Amino acid sequence: MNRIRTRFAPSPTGYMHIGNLRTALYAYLFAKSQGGDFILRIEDTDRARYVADAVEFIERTLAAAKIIPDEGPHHGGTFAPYVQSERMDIYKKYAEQLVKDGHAYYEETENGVAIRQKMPRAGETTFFDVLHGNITIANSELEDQVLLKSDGMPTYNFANVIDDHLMEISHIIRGTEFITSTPKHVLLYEFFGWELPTFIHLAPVMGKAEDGTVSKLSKRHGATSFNDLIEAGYLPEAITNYVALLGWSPKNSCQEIFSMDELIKNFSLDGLSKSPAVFDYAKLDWMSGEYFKAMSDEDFAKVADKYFADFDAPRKIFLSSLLKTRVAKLSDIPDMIAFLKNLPPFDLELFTNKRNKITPQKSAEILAPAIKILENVDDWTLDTLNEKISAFVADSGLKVGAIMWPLRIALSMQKVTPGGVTEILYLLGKKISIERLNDALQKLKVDR
RNA sequence: GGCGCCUUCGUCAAGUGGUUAAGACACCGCCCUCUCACGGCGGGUUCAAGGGUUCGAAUCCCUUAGGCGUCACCA
Repeated sequence: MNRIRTRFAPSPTGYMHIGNLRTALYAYLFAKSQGGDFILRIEDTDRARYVADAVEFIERTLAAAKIIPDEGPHHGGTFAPYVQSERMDIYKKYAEQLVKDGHAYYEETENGVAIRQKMPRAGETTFFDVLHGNITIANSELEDQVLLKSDGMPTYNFANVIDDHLMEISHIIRGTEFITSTPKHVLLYEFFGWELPTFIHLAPVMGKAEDGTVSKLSKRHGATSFNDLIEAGYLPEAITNYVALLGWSPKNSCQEIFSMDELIKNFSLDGLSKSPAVFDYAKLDWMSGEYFKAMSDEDFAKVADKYFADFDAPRKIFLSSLLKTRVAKLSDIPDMIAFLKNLPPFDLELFTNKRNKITPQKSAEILAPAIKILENVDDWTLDTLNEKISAFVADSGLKVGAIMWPLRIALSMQKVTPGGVTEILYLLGKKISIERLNDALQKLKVDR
C-alpha cells in the first residue's frame, strides 16, 4: 500500500478564511492519523492575483493553528520546489508531451501561444469520491480547457494534476467547487497513464449574514478569517477545535473538546459530513470559554495582558480569576472592566431592584453605615473586606443580596460586574471605593 | 439556463430497515447564589414535501421543491 500523502494547495491571496483553514486541517489530520505526510504547495500561477508576502502569511497562519507541513516552500522536501511558479519547465514538458500524443493542441493568440486540452466529445467520465461515491459527468459538459496559458504559466486544472502526481499525493482533499472540474483532471491522469489519487470533496462552510441569510463564507458573510478571530481574542486552539467540528464528528463519542493530538487520534474520513455547515459564533464563544476556564489564572493573565495593562501584577492575576470564567473572547475584556477605570454616569434607576426589595431610599439607608464601616478598614484585603461586610449584613438583619445591591451599583453603576462587591472593592482600592460610595450617597439624597 | 452536489431541532450533529430519533450550542423554566458567570435539574423544537417498496422507513427507490457549486488564459 502506498504511503498516505495529502496536500494543502492555497493560492497566495493574503487571506485565510475558515473554510480554507478547515480544508488544511482535515488534510493534515487525515495524513497524521494515517502516519502519512502533509504537504504545503503554493499555487501562484495567476500573476495578476499575486500578493507579496502571502506565502509567509499562509505559513504563519498554519503554524498558529499548529498545522505543520512535512514538506513545503520553507520546510524542504524531496519534491521541491513547492511553489508552482518555480516549476514552469515541468508543466511545459508535460503539456508538450500531451500535444505530441494528440491529447492537446496549440492555440495562437495575440498574447502568444497557449495549449489546450482536447476533450472527448462523446461518452462520460466517472470518478470515485470518498464522500459522494461515484460521480459521473457527460464529456459534452467539458470544454477544451487551457492547460498552459500564453504567459507560459499553467492553469490550476493542469498544474494541479501534474504536481499531485509528481509529489505522490495519495488523497486529494479539497472543496466541492472542484467536483465539476475533476473529470478534466481524471482525463489528464488517463492520458498520462497515471494512477488516480483518491478524491474527497468537502462541503463548504457557510456564513450567516446579519439579515439571517446563509451563504458560502466570504468577507461579507461573517468576515470569518482565522486572523480576524485571533484579533478578536479567540485562542488558536479553540478556533481549530471549533472548526474541526464544522463538518466532522468523532465516531462513537460525543466528545467536543479536542486537543490537536486528540483530533489526530480520533479523525477518520467517515466522520466527515456531506452537507454544508454554518459557522456559528455562539458555539465558538462557548467553546472558547471552555478553553479559558481550563487555563490557570497565570496563563490567562499572560494571554490577556494587553487588555488590562493598567493593573499591577497581583491585580492582573486576581482579575484573571474573575474574568476567565466569563469571557468568550479576549476583546470582551475592556468593556467588562471599563467601570473600574471610569465610573459610568449616575443612574438612579439602577438603585431599584425588585427581587431584593431595594429602592433609592433604601439604598441610601444601607450606604451610609456601610461607608462608615469601610472607612475604618485599614487592611484592605479580600478576607478582611469579606469579613466586615458579612458582619455588617448580619447586624443589619437584611438579606445578603439586599445589602450587596446598592453597594455594587454605587461602585460600578452596572447591574452586571465581573466579580462580587468585595472583589470590586479590592480592585478599586480603598480611596476610590469610598469616593464612589460617598458620591452615590450624596446624589441619592439630592435626587430625593 | 445546462450539468453536478446537498437536505435530521434555530445552529453543529449521531443515526446506514424495527431507537422513547443521541449529544452539544442557543433558547425557556427552576435550584444554587453577592448581580453576571460557574454549577445542578428540567423543558420545547427536528427527519424539506409528495409518492412508492416493505409487516415495518430518517434510513431503499422515484418525483418535486429549496440551497449550494460549476460552466475563465481564477484557483
